[in-house]
Amino acid sequence: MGKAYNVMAATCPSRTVLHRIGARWTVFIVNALADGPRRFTELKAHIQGITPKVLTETLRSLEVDGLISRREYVANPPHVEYALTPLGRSLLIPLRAVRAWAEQHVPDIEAARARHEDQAAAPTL
Amino acid sequence: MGKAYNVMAATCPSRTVLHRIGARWTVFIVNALADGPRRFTELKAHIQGITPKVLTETLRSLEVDGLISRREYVANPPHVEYALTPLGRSLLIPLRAVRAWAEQHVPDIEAARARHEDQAAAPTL
DNA sequence: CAGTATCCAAGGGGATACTG
DNA sequence: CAGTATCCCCTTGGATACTG
Repeated sequence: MGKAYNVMAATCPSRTVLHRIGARWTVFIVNALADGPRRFTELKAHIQGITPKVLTETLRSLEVDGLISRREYVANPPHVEYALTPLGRSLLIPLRAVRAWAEQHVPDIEAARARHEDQAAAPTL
Repeated sequence: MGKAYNVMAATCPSRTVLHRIGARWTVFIVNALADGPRRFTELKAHIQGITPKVLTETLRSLEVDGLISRREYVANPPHVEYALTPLGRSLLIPLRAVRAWAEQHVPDIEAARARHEDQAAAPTL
C-alpha cells in the first residue's frame, strides 16, 4: 500500500492527472468555485480573459474527472450551476496554495528577472 | 498592503508567474530538487522521459526567475549542480502538495472517468 | 558530463461569430 | 443564459543527432 504511484516514472498514470491539473485554466476554475457554485456567465466574468470555448472545454474535462459537478435547472432562459465535488474540494487545497504563492511572490520573481537582466547587460569592464 | 495581486484579473503580473509554475515540467524539476542539489544527468535520469533540450530550457527559465541556482565546478569532465533557492524551496511546498495529490487520487480520477464512460455508453432502455 | 543544434508536429488555446 | 461552430496560429515540447 502507499507509494504505488510515482510521477517520476514515465508511464505512471499520475502523469495524466498532473497534466489535467496543469492545464492552462484548471487552477482558475477550481479557485473560482472555492466559495460555492457559480453559473457559466459568472465564471466567465470572474476569470477575466477566458473565452467561452475554452471555459466550456475545461469545465467538461473537470467534470469527466469528477472534480466538478454540473447542475442544470430547467428554465428559460437556461440556468446551470457548476460546483466542486468533494474530490474537487480536495484539489482546491493545493491549488489555492499555488494561487496564493503566485500572488505573493510576484515581486520576488520580478526582482530575480531584473537581476538576470543586469547580468546579461553587464558591461565588460 | 496585501491583496495587491489577483490572478483573476486579466493583466495581473501574477498570471505570468502562474504560467511559469504551470509549465509542463516545472513541478517535476522542483520536486526532483527537494532533497538537495542534483546534477544535470541525475535530473534527466530521475525525471523519466524528459529530453535534454526541454530539461535545459526549463532549468534556464527557473534560474531566470530565481527559483533554482546553477553551480558550475570547473573540471573535466564538467560538473554542474542545480539546487533550489530559498524562493524555490517556498514553491516546493505547494508543488509537492500538487504532486502528492496527483499520486494519491489516481484511483478516484480513473473511477470518475469510468463512470463517465458508462454514462456515454448507456443503452437507451 | 552537460549540454546545443535542428527540425517538426500536435494540439491547446485564442478570436470571432452564431444559436437553442 | 449557456453554450456551439469554425478557423487558425503559434508556442510548447518531442525526436534525433551532434559537441566542447
